[in-house]
Amino acid sequence: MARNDDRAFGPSISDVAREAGVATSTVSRALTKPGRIAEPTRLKVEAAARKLGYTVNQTARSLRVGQTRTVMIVLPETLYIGASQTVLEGLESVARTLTERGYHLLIANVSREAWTDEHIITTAFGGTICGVILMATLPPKVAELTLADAGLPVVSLHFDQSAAGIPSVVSNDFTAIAEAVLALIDMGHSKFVYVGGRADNYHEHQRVSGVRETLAAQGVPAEGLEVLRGDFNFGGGVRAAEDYLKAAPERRATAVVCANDDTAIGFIKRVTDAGLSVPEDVSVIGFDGAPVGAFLVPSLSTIQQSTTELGQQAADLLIRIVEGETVPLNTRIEVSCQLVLRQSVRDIQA
Amino acid sequence: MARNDDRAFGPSISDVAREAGVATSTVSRALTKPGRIAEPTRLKVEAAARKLGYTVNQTARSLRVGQTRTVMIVLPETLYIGASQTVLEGLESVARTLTERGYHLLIANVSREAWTDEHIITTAFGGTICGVILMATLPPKVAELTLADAGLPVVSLHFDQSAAGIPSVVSNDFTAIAEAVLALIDMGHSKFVYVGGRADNYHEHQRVSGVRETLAAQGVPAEGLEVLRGDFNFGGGVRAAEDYLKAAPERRATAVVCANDDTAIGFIKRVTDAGLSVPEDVSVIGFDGAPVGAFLVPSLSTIQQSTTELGQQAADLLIRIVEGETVPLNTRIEVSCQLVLRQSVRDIQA
DNA sequence: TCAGGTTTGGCAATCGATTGCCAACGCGCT
DNA sequence: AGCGCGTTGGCAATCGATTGCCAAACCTGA
Repeated sequence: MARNDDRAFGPSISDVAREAGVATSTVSRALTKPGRIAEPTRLKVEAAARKLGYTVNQTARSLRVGQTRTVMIVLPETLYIGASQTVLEGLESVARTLTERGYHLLIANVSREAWTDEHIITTAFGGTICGVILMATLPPKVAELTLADAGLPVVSLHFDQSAAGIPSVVSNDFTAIAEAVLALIDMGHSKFVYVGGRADNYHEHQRVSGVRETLAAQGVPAEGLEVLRGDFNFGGGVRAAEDYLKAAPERRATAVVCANDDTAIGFIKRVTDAGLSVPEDVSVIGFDGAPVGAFLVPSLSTIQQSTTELGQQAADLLIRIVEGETVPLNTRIEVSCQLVLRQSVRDIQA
Repeated sequence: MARNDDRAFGPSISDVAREAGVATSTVSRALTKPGRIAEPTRLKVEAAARKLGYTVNQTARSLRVGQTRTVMIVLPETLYIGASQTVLEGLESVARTLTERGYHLLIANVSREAWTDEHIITTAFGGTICGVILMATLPPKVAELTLADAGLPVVSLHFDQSAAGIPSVVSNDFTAIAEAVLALIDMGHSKFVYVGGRADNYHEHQRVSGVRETLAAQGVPAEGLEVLRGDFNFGGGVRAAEDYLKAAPERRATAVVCANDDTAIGFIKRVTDAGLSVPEDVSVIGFDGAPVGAFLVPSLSTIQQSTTELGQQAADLLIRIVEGETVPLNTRIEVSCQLVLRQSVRDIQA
């Protein structure tokens, strides 16, 4: 039978106290305050607890101490299900770090509709969580209530919101993409296409300006860059490729920088199907470091984010705030990306 | 300042009661027992609650009613970070279903390290959760305690553990892969390679026997199938390809069925780099339906799992058990996969 | 042996919401 | 007017663990 009887949890602290022949307060202290209880008594208590299979009821503890050890994570508007695993890797890394430190991780949402925001907010106010990791730009809000009103520590992951008073852990998008552009210039490229993501996105800003400013700084004239609109997904890359193919072959850019790997993959697919060859006809580079990149044909050059470190730093920062450390609200921790050049780009000077 | 003052949560039920001029019991009932409290009083209470920004303290409620509305999901040991998004898609679907029904979702993931198991077990016994969705084979265990001992409803997702007394929601791996093999036979293939995953894996059993038995049933002699060892990841596909390439070209199989998409991608990469062409020299098919498959060069044939439906069914089943419905422990819900043929396979009869 | 100090462990209040029980109240009917 | 019934809302116990306070027990050294 799939069990669901009404008995409350398991043995309680008073059962253990009775078994060990001491008071409940002694049990509590024996199990949580090292040094407060004499060793022989402590051993007696531990034996009793083990015998009964006692484990502390976290709900009761949380209620009493007015603090939980559960962190809520707010995921992006959409999960961008494609080739990149940044969300999953970030999630895993956050979960792992929190778990190691004795915290739990609650998922708040997988999309952002009105009702999920309501869920997020009531959870935040519900007293079951002690902090929030925000992997989204839009701050959840219901009526006049926002996350900030819940008085919970919040850390932003991936998106820089330090200016808005939320300590943030981010990649160095701007610098990283600049480095990639420089590498392409070194390889002799002078006509670029940048395939962007959604216009209102934080990463989009960083990345497109990284490309723009680097080209300008290197003296590449404005006509040397065409910006096409993508959507951070395969389809966006495909559509951008169709625009790209419209130009006469000799007028086409030789280097295409994409806002992320999914876009790059879609782009490559479409131009390859059209008979072009990557990297012979056009060099393509993505962003994110999707694991599959190394195994594509041709293998994909990319800018690899350290998702694990990002997650770890974010979790660590949040824990520090939760545990009382004073952290400036405009804290901004930047984690470096790594440029990974593979078959999809080539030196055209040779 | 990153806030962390000591005031307990927010306004409590007694604050609302005072504001509204009624007893706490009235507030509680006004907000949760429709019909129990006269309309005028109820409105007064609601107004007071809204004015103070009151939200119920879930911790206190859970303690009192001895039941939470939080489900724990146990993710696989490795997240199989590759091209497939089965874990993320499953997670999304589970989260969505649970959230819609007013439940919360806590994440845990197993690893080889002992402390993760301990975390899972203490959480299960800690009274903060009301059910578990298991996306992993190895049942977490500490000393003599297992998840089952916590007396919590458990549902297995992806892995059939119905024989072990855990209701399960799974894909029809066996039938699906059989269908794929039949399709390949129809295209004229008669020499097969199957690239497996890890030997001890549930899916591996299902899939390899699906291939074996179908070939046997179709009268393909035993020499028509070679089984190579993979590892459910890109590298496993690469290594299998190296074995494959050792044979003289005319003795090589023309159809390669892989245990999952990552394996297929690794395989294709390696044979392509070796100068073979897919599908001209060899047809390859994967399993899972990774979103990137459609955008690969050549696009990847696969057996697409309905991850969304799997997750939904699992969450739904768990909720039913949690809410008291009696469900046989050997319940097994099977969700069909869909064969998707793309460029990576070809008809060799023509 | 005793004063003074330090451990040790118990008592009971507390966290916030829920709920069984009961009293008060209002209504309709005789 | 009086009875009975249904409705409404308050009292207080309860869930399980923590912790301030205090008293008992123990130790030390003179």
